[in-house]
Amino acid sequence: MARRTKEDAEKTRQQILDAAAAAFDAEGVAACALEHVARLAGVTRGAIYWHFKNKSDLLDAMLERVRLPQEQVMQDLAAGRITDRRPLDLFHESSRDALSMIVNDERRRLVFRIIFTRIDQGHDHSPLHERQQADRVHFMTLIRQIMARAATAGDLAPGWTPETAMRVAHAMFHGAVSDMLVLDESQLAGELALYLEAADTLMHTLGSRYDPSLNGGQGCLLRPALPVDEG
Amino acid sequence: MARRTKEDAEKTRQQILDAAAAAFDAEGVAACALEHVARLAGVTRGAIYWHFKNKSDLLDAMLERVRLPQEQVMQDLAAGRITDRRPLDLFHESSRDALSMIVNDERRRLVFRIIFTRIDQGHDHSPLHERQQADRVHFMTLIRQIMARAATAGDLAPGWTPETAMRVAHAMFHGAVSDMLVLDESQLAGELALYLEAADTLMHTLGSRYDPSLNGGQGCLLRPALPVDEG
DNA sequence: AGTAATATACGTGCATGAATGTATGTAAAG
DNA sequence: CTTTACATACATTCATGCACGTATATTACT
Repeated sequence: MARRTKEDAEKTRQQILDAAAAAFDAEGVAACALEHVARLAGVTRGAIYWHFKNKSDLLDAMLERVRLPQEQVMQDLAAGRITDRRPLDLFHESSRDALSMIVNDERRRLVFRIIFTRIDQGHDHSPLHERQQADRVHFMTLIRQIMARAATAGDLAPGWTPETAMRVAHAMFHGAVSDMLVLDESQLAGELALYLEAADTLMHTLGSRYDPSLNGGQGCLLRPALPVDEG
Repeated sequence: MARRTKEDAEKTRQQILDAAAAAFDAEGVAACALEHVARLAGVTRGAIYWHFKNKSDLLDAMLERVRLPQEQVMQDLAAGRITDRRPLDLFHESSRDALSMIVNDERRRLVFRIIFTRIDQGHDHSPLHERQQADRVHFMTLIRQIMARAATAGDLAPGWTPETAMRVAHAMFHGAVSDMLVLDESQLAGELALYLEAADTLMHTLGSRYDPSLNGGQGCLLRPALPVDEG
């Protein structure tokens, strides 16, 4: 066929990426032939090999499209560049936003599902695996720093350390995402609501204050201000 | 070569399963040729095709070998067949055991890593995907029932419901496992200790009692009896 | 107990198909 | 006229599944 204008070329590139997301999600990355991606995108494999070096390169390009905007907020928060909000509150809010975004944005949901369950992560030292690993460590470090700031401000409930709080928060987030990614669309809204409620309760618990003056000098935890159903 | 005795045949079958676990883990299930599995097991592909129908059948047999013994305990606990222990305590203990077992038992660790990160889970209605999905729902239901029993016994901290407690506990467990599975052996012991500590704190928090008589009639949470580092 | 018959537990070789990567064709944009 | 943005055609690789070979364990029979 004929040569297209540069805008057309960019459009086909995006079409290929969208088609790849759908095809990889449906068939699994390894099992999915580039022929299928091409057919879904309405082009031939020639087009794919023009825009991308190979399947791995195509996958990388796909992953790059779905960075979460909350990353920047977390980064600022951990670095102490935000002082007008309580760390735990802002972290809580960002987590909620990120969770909702992953679930509600079709494109992100597809790509995250591919990352979590449709990739066959080759050997331990594949570049993709290395990057995922680095991202994970980086993210955990960020949360740890945020929790440390909360602790310094006296906002971390007694019994918790920045390390343990980070572990629970990170595992909770990771677990919620990977749980929801395997559901079909009809269940998503309901499950998201339940996970958000659970996250709310957890964050509220982490942020509970301890008042040493109460309870006759022994001190006690202030009761959470959440709606409590007392059976 | 010659025909072996039945015991020999069973031994080669196990060797094939072990080799498959190692090979699938190293190369990824889809990318790993049965030829590699055979070579690792010291046999040829012929032996594999004798014992198993195909790669998928081999994979299924591999997964069947690593059922966790804690499943039964959880089942009994949820069904109310255990009354001499507090539900939360026993759940906590079982979770700790399961986590340790997954991390410390080489065979289980390999297989779980394959499940979590080395499988390309085909399309949504592949039998394997269906089973994982069913297992997940079943496990969450179990935990929900356990939490409900804890709540009935008055052991669930205020603010928490069986549903939210289940979500956090399950996500925490799932997250911890998938986090640790990607680490190399030298880091495992340390990370496990940190996750266990986090789980302890979480469980202790979930089990904190609320005493309405304290705090001048307003009530308050009893302070956790954990070692608290007060900065 | 000895022997023949048969099922078992593999190894070997091959046909098939499928996916990849590349080389080449081509028509319009620049 | 050259480069771009693809389509087409082809060679290569490679895993799968099956057919078939084969030597021994097991069993049935005498």
